[in-house]
Amino acid sequence: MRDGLSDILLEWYDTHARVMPWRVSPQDRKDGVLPDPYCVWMSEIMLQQTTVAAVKDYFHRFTAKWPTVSDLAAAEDADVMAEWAGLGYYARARNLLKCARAVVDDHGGRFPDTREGLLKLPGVGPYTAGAVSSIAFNRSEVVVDGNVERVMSRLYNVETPLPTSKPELTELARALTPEERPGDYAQAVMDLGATICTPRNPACGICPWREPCVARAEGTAASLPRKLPKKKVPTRFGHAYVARRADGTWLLETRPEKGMLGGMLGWPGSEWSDDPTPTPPFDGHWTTLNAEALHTFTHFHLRLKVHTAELPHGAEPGNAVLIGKHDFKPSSLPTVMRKVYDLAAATFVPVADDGSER
DNA sequence: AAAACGGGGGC
DNA sequence: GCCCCAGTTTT
Repeated sequence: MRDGLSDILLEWYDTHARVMPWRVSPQDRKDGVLPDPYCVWMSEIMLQQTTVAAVKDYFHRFTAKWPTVSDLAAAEDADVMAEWAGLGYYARARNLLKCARAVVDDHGGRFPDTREGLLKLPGVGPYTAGAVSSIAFNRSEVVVDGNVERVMSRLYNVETPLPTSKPELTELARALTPEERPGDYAQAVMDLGATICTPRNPACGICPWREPCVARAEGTAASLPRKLPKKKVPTRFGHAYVARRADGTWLLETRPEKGMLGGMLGWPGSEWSDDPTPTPPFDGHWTTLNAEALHTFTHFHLRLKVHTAELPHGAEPGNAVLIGKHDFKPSSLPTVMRKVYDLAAATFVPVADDGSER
């Protein structure tokens, strides 16, 4: 038996691998079983900037609704965006569809099996190309996500702050990537980072790499990786307009492809800025709520004033998306728009199934 | 090289 | 509540 660093980690992974819906167990992998590249790709796109816990239900819903890449390629854009609602970074969902259609149209419905081929696909960058090629196709490719950056910076006690240290960490990770079991190895390093070598309070005492780890010897593990200071986020303001017809139909709009929440359903509203101009979607009797919808994005806080009105028949603006009482699902809205809905909905009189107010 | 781009979880 | 976390694309 060899005892290189990667072998130590693989031995740990054999007994500690996390079970995930898109994964094949180390035992099954040794029997030659490989996961469905479509499922690996889907999970890796969802896992970008997102935790496993948040992804699980979305993964189940997507693969149940669209079991193959061909099914997804044939889906309606609006259905995919609605299903993605709440998961965030909506450009991922737009690229997910683009990518599925590229795989069907340009690759005969099969994912490219090399890093280079995968890198050409929409929404697939260095991390995802490495992950899919190694996990789904058992190719020895370096896989560097935030977990791997943290593990490498500690294992080798890299004190240069991120993102400056990224190339160095990638080289260190590449040097460790084995020819044997590269898919299990990639998942093992990420599992190590997610469960043992955590950002705070790393469990060095039970780490399979505790002996070779330089940061553990130096006592610097918890302080690594260093990061350049981040600037604090400004607050922006805006207005959202929630209107409902007497029969319970809601007035929404599809947001432009570019920009925040691109392609998602939302309430009509103003620009988000320091001092936005209120711009109701139609002239009517608007009521301004006392409460604001508060939401924080990556780079700014948002405070939305919520206005409500009854929507007269025939008053719909040109870009309106009208959704009937039974078809409207708050879960198909991005989170900030769902917060607006939660505030506004309480002020509307319930509508009976026959359309009469009660 | 830097900014844009969401949401969830830990403390 | 405040802080932290994390890939790809666009500028």
